[in-house]
Amino acid sequence: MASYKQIAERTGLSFGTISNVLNGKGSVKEENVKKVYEAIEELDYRPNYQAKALASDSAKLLGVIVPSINDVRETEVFSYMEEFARSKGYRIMLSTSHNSAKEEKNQCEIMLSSQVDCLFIMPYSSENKEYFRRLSEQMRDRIIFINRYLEDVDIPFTVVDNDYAAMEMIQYIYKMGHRKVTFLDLKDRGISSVRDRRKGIIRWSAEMNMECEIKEIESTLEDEVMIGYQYAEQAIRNQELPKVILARDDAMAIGVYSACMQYQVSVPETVSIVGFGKYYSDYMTPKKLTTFNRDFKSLLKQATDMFLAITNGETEHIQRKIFIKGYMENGATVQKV
Amino acid sequence: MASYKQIAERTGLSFGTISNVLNGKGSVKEENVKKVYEAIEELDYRPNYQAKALASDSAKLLGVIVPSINDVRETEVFSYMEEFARSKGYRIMLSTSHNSAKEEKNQCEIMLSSQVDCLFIMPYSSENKEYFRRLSEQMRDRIIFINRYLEDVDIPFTVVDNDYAAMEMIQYIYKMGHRKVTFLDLKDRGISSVRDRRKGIIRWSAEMNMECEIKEIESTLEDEVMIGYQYAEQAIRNQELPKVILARDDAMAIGVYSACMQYQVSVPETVSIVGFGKYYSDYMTPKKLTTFNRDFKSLLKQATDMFLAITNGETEHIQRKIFIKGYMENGATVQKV
DNA sequence: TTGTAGGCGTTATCAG
DNA sequence: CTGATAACGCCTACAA
Repeated sequence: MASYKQIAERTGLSFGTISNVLNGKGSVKEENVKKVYEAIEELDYRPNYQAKALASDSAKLLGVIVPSINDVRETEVFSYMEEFARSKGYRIMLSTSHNSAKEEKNQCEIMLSSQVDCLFIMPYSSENKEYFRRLSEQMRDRIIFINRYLEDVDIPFTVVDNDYAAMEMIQYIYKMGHRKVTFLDLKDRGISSVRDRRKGIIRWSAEMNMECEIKEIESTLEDEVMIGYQYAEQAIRNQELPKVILARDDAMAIGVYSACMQYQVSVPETVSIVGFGKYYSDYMTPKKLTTFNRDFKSLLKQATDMFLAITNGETEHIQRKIFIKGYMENGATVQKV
Repeated sequence: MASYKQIAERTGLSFGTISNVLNGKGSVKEENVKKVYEAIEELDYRPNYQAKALASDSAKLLGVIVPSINDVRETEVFSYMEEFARSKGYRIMLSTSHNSAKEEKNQCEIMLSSQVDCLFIMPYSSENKEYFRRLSEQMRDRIIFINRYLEDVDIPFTVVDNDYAAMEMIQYIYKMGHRKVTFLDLKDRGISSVRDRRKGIIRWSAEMNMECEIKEIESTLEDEVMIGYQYAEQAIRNQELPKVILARDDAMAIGVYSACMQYQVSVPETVSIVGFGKYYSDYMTPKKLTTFNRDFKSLLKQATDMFLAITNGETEHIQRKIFIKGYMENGATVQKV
């Protein structure tokens, strides 16, 4: 691997000059600039980012940790982050916490040891609360929570405004003429986002004088589509399928929808289904899912904007807790009565 | 940030000893080991991987470049690589070439400058053939092509055996009683994989005495689901929908299927659809797509195995060109006649 | 078992 | 405009 050393030998120039050429700093004689570029070409020189990171203050590295990448949802995070990184000259290190609190901690440590400029993380559970609290003191504002947050931990975050979402959903259902909803959830893992949504659903349906039933599914499956499918299959067999289902997730909603198709239960005539999020739903056939679009893109943008602001030293008046409002996306899976 | 320096100051030990403790090398007095760990704890010390990489020979870093992450397919690559990296103590840098040859080159350079131990890349087009040929000389066996390869470029690869796949598919169609197929393709971008498959389809249908029609779609759309949908919509309106469609891709197949659902064209009675790959198809409702499962997992495993072999210095008898055989996956979208 | 010193590829500072 | 030199944090002989 060629380095400044061989460039220096070849051109007779010093490290300082070479560095200036390569980084477009200071001013260098035209002739020497040329010499350096020639040497680079012939030596197949390539900068060493590790060394650069060590010598300067920033590694130009962003860390991203998500709970898993087994399904479609998280790709949006990468996709967005990747785009952002490219546009700002950062590189991306990626890992997942594999739905495990221990692994989450491991991966955080690895990211920090990698000297990331900022770590964007979708926390998995509240088990690492103490750990994150400690981190927040050590590296103030070098970590940003995405989509989920931990209560009493002073790490900036951007999350969906779940109370608002719940309100929108309930009001939508109400307007469609329904007076009872069933919220389909999984057993709680202590993370805020779904819990907040559920709270909101309960609160707002009370507010609107609607009956609200919570169904907590316990399942060993990972895939929420399958979980939804199995639940619905069971419910259809037992003839206890609710009239209006709000799934915690659009994956789960699609599972429910699939089962209905399979067993010839007509949607929305027999059962209305509302999802949350808009990932799988584009591929759902033949009907479009009625779902709440949480506007994830804008959530991500807020996160990177926050990072930018912090980088620019605007540490003072930075909004550290951001709640994103989304909007109902009209599909064809809710019946007007 | 705490470093060896502060640990040394605190413990009165030297760099060498600290290094030995932290890396479990040499032998260090029990008492001093303890001292070091205490210091680490109190100083919130964390190793600096950049420095480590610089001082040692390996960065313990793997690079992954895929053409895009806008859809489901590529997540499998990450997911697998991530798992592999974790198990072997590597980190992962991820980026996409954004379906652009220029960007592909950029990202490669960035990866190499990041001192990745190995770069796994799904080449986008053949435009960078010259570039890769040059790279192959500079960094022999530090690059591995995944899923696609470039002819006349001496970079090891693992790809799907498309000729075999074509044979399997054609034979399947034949056994189902059909004597004519239509292969749905996009305008060629010069990359090997689909082209090989198409060649195979042509070759094997000739071999089996079947009629074979190639439909080359030209579209500005990115999303193959939509491309397939639009094609089928058009074909349905013009009443020229083929009897048996082999889509280049399962995304496209799903698009076609969606359109059929939308316009009440019965599958497989009116049209049989075969996909390639098995990504979206799990979420397809209500029918499962009949598709060729290319066994992508095993393809990825072969790639990482290759890397491992190279790392272990088994440079001699390494299989550098690997073709993976997949298998037909029975769904419900092909009619038996 | 421990300490010393040179080196990895850069950047940055400060003379010249 | 250019050169010398000290960092950056860690590893690795080699010497003690």
